[in-house]
Amino acid sequence: MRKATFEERSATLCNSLALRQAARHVSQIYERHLAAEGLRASQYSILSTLGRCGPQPIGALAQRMVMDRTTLGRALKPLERDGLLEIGPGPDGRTRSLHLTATGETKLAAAAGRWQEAQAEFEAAFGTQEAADLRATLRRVIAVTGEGRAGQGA
Amino acid sequence: MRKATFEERSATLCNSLALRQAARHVSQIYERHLAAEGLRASQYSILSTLGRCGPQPIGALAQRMVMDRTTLGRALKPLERDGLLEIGPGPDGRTRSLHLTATGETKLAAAAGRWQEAQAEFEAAFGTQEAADLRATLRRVIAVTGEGRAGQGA
DNA sequence: GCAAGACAAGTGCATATGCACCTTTTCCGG
DNA sequence: CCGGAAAAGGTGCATATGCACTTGTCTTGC
Repeated sequence: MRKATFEERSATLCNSLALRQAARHVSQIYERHLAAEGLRASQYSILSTLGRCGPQPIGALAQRMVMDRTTLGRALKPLERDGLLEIGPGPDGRTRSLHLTATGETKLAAAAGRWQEAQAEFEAAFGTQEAADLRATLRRVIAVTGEGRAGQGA
Repeated sequence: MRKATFEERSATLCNSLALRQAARHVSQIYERHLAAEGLRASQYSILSTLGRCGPQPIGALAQRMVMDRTTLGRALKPLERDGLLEIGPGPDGRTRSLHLTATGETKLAAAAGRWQEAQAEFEAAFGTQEAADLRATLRRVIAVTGEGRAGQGA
């Protein structure tokens, strides 16, 4: 076995820490651009997914967004408060149906431009192809970690 | 230009969202293992870095851990409360010196085993070499996003 | 020795994150 | 029809995250 390089000795060995650090940093770029529309990055992702996939219950959206049901449930509050989406009754007495309001659609359209700015800023620094490769890798990360404990969904 | 594949159309295009999703999922593995020692993943990373790099002020540790100074500052509270580290006065009247207590050292040693379990679980599913490659990629992500707005540090 | 600016840290606010536990509704077997 | 399991959400708690602003301390030029 060869000797460890300086990089290997000094750098983060923890996959979890490395991911969280990178996520924090990259998110800040998106937060900065989206702030112009008064949206957080996570809020944009919720509106965007809801706009793309149409009205659906909370659990379904949470699964689609690969996030915890309760986290999403609470994240909806500010969006509902600001009139961007509504939480109506679902076909079932248990379920609730999420849908964008007209205001939400407008905000989403405006924010999409900001998102593209952020996306462009990151990819200009990191590389467009490299970013696509990274996303593919991250999809695989989610796939392999999801199997072991699919829990609520799948 | 060729047509988009199904994967490309349905998958997350947002680098920020992809990173946060993956970070959440992977962190859960580490949280699950470290819970046996009563530590959160982020707490382990703090103790670990502090143990490896020795006593230092808050700002320095925050920079080293690629996290916000105020986030770290608050994260220290529970660790201090549980007697794992102490926040004493630094050489300077402004700075405060962080250092592990004996209890903290012991806890860190015990938690290290749990961390290895988590690391092994993830790498068994994702691949050891692939994980190393991913960490290298993430280091580059942090490097390129850090330049534009070094702000507090560098 | 002092005032201006730099520097380290703390605080208020708002949101993000997820586990354990609880309530309400269905659904299904008998 | 009833009783229990399953499904969908909600809540309490604890921590994570970071911006703007404040406070206290040092450094430096004069």
